[in-house]
Amino acid sequence: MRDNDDLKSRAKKISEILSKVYPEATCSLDYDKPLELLIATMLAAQCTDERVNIVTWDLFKKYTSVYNYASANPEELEEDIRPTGFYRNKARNIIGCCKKLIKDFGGKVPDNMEDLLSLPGVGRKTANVVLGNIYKIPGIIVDTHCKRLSNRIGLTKEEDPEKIEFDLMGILPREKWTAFSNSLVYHGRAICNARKPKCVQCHIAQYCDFFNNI
DNA sequence: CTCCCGATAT
DNA sequence: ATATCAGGAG
Repeated sequence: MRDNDDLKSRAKKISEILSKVYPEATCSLDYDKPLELLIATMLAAQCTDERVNIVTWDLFKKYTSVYNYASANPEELEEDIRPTGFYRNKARNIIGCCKKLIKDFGGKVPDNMEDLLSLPGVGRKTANVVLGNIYKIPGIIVDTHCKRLSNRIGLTKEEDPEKIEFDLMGILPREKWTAFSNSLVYHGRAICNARKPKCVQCHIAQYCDFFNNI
């Protein structure tokens, strides 16, 4: 059984290594304003960032404001975002989200967790992406990579994303949260992928329960 | 726990 | 042909 100080020192070492291996690690969604990151992240639910970027390249030229999305024809928006999957839910959520942004938030993307979570289609992952990247408010972004890697590395035993989020917050200094989340995504894509992790090439294999228990 | 869905790896 | 990728809502 590992105690909390042991977890913290391991987390610190892993975080240091990953920040050196992926110094450029940042959100890989394409955007140049808050609304675009919010929409892109909503589309990224169960979809790779790469595919989202293909769709948003055209989408962001066609819909340039909350008003465009709020008054969009649902069927047309569905077609515009179709390749990202779950397109009916996502189109409905985007329209509902932008209507609420206009109605309750002056058309601006909220800068706090509670308001972001009140938006349809926005959960903690999406909220933390927006908070971290737009408002520089640290948060652990628990996507599928964060979940898989933090379990493999042994930083948490939890499966529930919210519990993982709070577990990691408890063992990493606040100023590392966003960068650490982003580096996990990079490492998850490049080395520690779901199907066949390349443990031989892994810089943190020495700290990894998954690798050491194979 | 179930539903939502297209794309790619195997 | 099928398994897996990748979050949120009810």
